[in-house]
Amino acid sequence: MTCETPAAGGSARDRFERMHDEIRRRICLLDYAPGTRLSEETLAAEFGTSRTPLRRVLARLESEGLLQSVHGVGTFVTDVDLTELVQTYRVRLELAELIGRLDPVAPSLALVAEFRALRARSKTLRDDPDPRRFAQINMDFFVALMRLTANQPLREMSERLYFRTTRIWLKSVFASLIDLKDEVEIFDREIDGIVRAIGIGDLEVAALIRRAHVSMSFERMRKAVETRSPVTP
Amino acid sequence: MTCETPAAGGSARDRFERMHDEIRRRICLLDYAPGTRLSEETLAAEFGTSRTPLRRVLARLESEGLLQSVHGVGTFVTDVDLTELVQTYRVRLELAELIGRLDPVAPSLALVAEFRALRARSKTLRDDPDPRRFAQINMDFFVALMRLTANQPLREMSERLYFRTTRIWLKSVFASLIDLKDEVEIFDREIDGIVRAIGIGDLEVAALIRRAHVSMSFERMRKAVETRSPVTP
DNA sequence: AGTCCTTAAGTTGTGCACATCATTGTCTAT
DNA sequence: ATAGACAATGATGTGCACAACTTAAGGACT
Repeated sequence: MTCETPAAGGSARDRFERMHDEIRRRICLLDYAPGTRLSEETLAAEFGTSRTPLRRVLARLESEGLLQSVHGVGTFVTDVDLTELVQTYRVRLELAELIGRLDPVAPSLALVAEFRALRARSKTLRDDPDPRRFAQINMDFFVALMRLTANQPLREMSERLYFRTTRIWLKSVFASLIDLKDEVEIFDREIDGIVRAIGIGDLEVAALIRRAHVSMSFERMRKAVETRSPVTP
Repeated sequence: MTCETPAAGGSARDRFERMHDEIRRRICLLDYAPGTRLSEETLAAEFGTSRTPLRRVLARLESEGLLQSVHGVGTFVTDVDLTELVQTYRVRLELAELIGRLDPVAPSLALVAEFRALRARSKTLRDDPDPRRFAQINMDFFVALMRLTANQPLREMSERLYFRTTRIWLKSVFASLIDLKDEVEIFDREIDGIVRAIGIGDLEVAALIRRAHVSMSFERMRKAVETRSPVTP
């Protein structure tokens, strides 16, 4: 927002993080759909650097399961098969519940305000349901939720799994496999419930609400995928 | 074991994995103690390669929290402070229980045999209690436990956290903060219990035994560290 | 004697040229 | 016409030289 040059200032670590977060965002928002080939040279040029630092970013994204590099062929955005999706969601459910039980932190006023702002943003979605904007708000909401626990390892694991699977859900929306207006409505109720739970200081309940919604959201997606195409090629 | 050359044959991915596993093993077995500086040039020479592929390995180990690189200074083996240790163990406990509940797999005869072999190795420890050998057997035991679930994401998360903290436990043993013979005795009983649980096909019980032992092991370490040095510098 | 600046050495980070590998299209022999 | 070999192309992987940076030692000035 503030600076024009994409990846210029700051330390090497800052530049790494900026490139990493940006490419991850593009993958999760389906700017780079599963199967897309990423050009190292092109990306390096775009970020105003050489292949060497960029390759470090791609290697990290590969370790996070978002990319896969094949020698002599290319670097591709990964897809997630049904088995992996099911397994990942099973773990995500358990971790979602742990957010409220392991090292919960009383949310600051700023964080509460942030949740309210997210609620407001989600309401604008009801008038103008845009999948991409929905995904972005969903992502911001997730990041805010992570701040409810002080347990750093738990945060890391949860984020890894979230970024690994959220684009599959978005893909279902884009493919009109699940109804966007329904999802927006349900999402709005989820935020409302969690804001209320946080308001009375019960993070455990907030986490349980979250768990329930992740679970139901997954079930809707699963049914939609299975009725349309039992096996994804 | 089979080949003399450390990192010669195979594809680039194989070489990467070999170097990664070897350096991780050295860190977890305290061949490289926390605070040690690792020389990129020396390591690259040892593995018969250049800095470029080795740096990729070091970057991965840094993302796993085992190393930390500082520009112009060096690459150091990380230590784990008490707060992080407590948080990590809290998550490890929950994940240990999930191993028996999420996607459990009936162990193959080969795996059962492996557990029995581990039991035999643990018994040799009682006659000759060596911390390093203990740590290696403990690591092999952990890897075997992971094969009790088919849930790949759960495996990954569990391994990450295990390798992150196990060297701290070993450090306590080396510092004689906790009694090695006691630990060996308890470890032997843990394997025995888990082998029995697996024998009757109850993986959930096996996981609960594991969880209990991880929890108690942590409590012993925690008390030892707190009585000796309340705050590690 | 003490403080500050300069300089030298050593480390990680970067850029570039080349090696290695997979793919594809073409040419030749049957 | 078709099957197989082969060369050309373009991708990732590797090696090396240099830049950026930190630290520590040494000397000059106060």
